[in-house]
Amino acid sequence: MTDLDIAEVAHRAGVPASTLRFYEEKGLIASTGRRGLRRQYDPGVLERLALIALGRTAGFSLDEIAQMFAPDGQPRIDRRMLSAKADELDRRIRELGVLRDSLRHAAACPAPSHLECGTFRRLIDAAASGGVATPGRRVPGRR
Amino acid sequence: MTDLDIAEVAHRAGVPASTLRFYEEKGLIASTGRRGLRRQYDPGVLERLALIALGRTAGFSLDEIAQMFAPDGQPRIDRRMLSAKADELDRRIRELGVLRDSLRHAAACPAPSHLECGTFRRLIDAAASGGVATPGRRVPGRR
DNA sequence: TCTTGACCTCAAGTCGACTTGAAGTAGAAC
DNA sequence: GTTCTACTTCAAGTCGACTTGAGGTCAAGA
Repeated sequence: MTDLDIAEVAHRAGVPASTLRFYEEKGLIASTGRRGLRRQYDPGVLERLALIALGRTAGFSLDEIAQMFAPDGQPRIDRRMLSAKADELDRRIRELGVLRDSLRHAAACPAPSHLECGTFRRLIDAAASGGVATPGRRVPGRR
Repeated sequence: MTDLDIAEVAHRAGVPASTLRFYEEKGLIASTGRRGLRRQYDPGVLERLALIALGRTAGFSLDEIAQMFAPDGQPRIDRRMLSAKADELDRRIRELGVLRDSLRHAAACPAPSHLECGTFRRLIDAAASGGVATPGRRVPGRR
């Protein structure tokens, strides 16, 4: 009865309706029915969308996220998977930290050319030898 | 004379030859000539490739990176752009930190269902309200 | 000299997450 | 009863960074 129609969900969740249809097609969310043509959603879908957004920013793909929902719709999140993701994030955070510091240095560095700056060169060398970049999956943007 | 052929560069830089051809087509690198059909490269290309890899992990697109090389091939990196990127990285690092901590909590949380865990719910709410996820550009993987 | 194998070009395909466009429809307002 | 508008479906397009495949060429080794 208190179902929300797709425009309302789109508005509240901050995603376009096309995304909701896409997610439904992928099995990530479900509509409760239609009013005329229009999809109706249980308000709980908002929480689910938040959970999806969360998973996305943690670096899970939509397919992985889909597997995190049990057939009954309840989230069933593998704690080991969460730990693994946390570790992955941790590594990524440290890499990015090094990179950020190096960028800051390069931005402030007085050397006429960056290639003449020792710090910058060390950074390049580190990058060349794989010391900096070994990121995992890409992480989404929010539009 | 000491030029490297494409296979050598590919091996040393750790990227497939197809990537080198692709980068050359994009104007990111240049070959010094051919021996028979095969591209030859100045050893300096390795440094340049490292610089490109560095830029990629910092979140620059290939097009942006291309613009960072002056026509003479010398890097001309805009210090303001570097600062801006550093700031962006900084924000992203903080977001990821929150996320990592939350994941760790969820992994250790004794609540039978994640939805019953206060911390997890707060995280979802934060995600729902945009408090967590506002990542910028995607960052590449290394293969 | 002949074969082999690694390179060459160019076009097309891939991947993930959506978006866009065309053509159709139902409910609501007039 | 007609029109308007926001939805509907389905197929196809987009974006970035490459990869893959087909068909061709050339230098070096046997």
